[in-house]
Amino acid sequence: MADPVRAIDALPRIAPMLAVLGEPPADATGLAVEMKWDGYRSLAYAAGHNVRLTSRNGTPMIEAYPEVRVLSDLVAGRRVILDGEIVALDEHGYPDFGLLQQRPRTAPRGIRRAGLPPVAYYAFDLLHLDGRSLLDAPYTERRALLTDLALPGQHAIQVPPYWLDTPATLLHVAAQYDMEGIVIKKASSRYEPGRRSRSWIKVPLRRTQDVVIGGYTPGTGHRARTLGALLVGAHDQHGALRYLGHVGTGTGWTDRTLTALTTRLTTLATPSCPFADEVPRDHARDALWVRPELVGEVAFRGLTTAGRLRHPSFKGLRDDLDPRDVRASTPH
DNA sequence: TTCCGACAGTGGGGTCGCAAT
DNA sequence: ATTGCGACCCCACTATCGGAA
Repeated sequence: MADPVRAIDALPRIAPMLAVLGEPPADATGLAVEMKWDGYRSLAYAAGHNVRLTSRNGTPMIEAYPEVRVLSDLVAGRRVILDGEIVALDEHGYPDFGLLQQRPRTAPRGIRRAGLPPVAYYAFDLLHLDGRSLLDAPYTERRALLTDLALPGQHAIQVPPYWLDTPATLLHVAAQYDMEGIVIKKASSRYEPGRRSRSWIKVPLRRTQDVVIGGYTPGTGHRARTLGALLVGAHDQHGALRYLGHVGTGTGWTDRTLTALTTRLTTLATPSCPFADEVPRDHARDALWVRPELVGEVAFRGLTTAGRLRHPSFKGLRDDLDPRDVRASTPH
């Protein structure tokens, strides 16, 4: 331990492998499936008494998530590089991204920890063990070595399971438990640092909702002549139009459809905000209001703690629907 | 020739921290 | 003291281009 170079600094720096977005393949042979965890992707380096945690871009994170330091005790002198996800769990043990966002990502002093939601590190891959790179080892071998490490035993470090099963089964379970989705991995594949590889396919679960368009913001750059984002909402049980947030991207959101949409919106211009509740000032500042007569469909990944659409994308107009019938889906 | 992967550029929610107001 | 802005984390998209297949 008295080396001029600490053992942890001798570990190679690795950029995380990324998954492509896609659907489960028709042929499910040779595939492994995992839950998709809703948190911050992070590589964990452990050697001696030192633990280093880095984000997708290599930003140090261990100061913000000191719970992960127990990893050095668990690896017991071995030198490892893990790939995994930092997640915050609710009282039922389910990952909750909203809770994770309540944790500051920079924590120069440890004073503020009291009352913050605890986090756990979910390790799902092993990239390096005691001087041996495992990047070229197949997925199933890396997972077997990860299991052999016998890390669990501390709540802050978990090794979630994987299944050699049809993706459809786990996708069904993920939907039942309102999880983010699943990741499908080729069982024989090597680890490709920094690459978005087809050996990993992420299948997110998304919901759709009909929304009323109540305004829009002007675009910038090559969208300066059209629009930036739509301000959308839906009626609550009392019939009031509730604000749900901005939508500024989506399938079919091309220059051509943007031009057509802008033309229709300008004919509906009105000076007053159509939403019943207070639209945040940041959103309302450069908004142009329209009469709430257009209905669109959005896909999104649940609601944030502030009640707004998370990762919204615009699917298109629904001219067949009456805006007065558009209701907010019941949150669960 | 066609297709894939990487990049840049647009847009979103949320947080933190710094500088201008 | 307030506000605006960029830099991070999480993203969903389109458009483009060069190289791989």
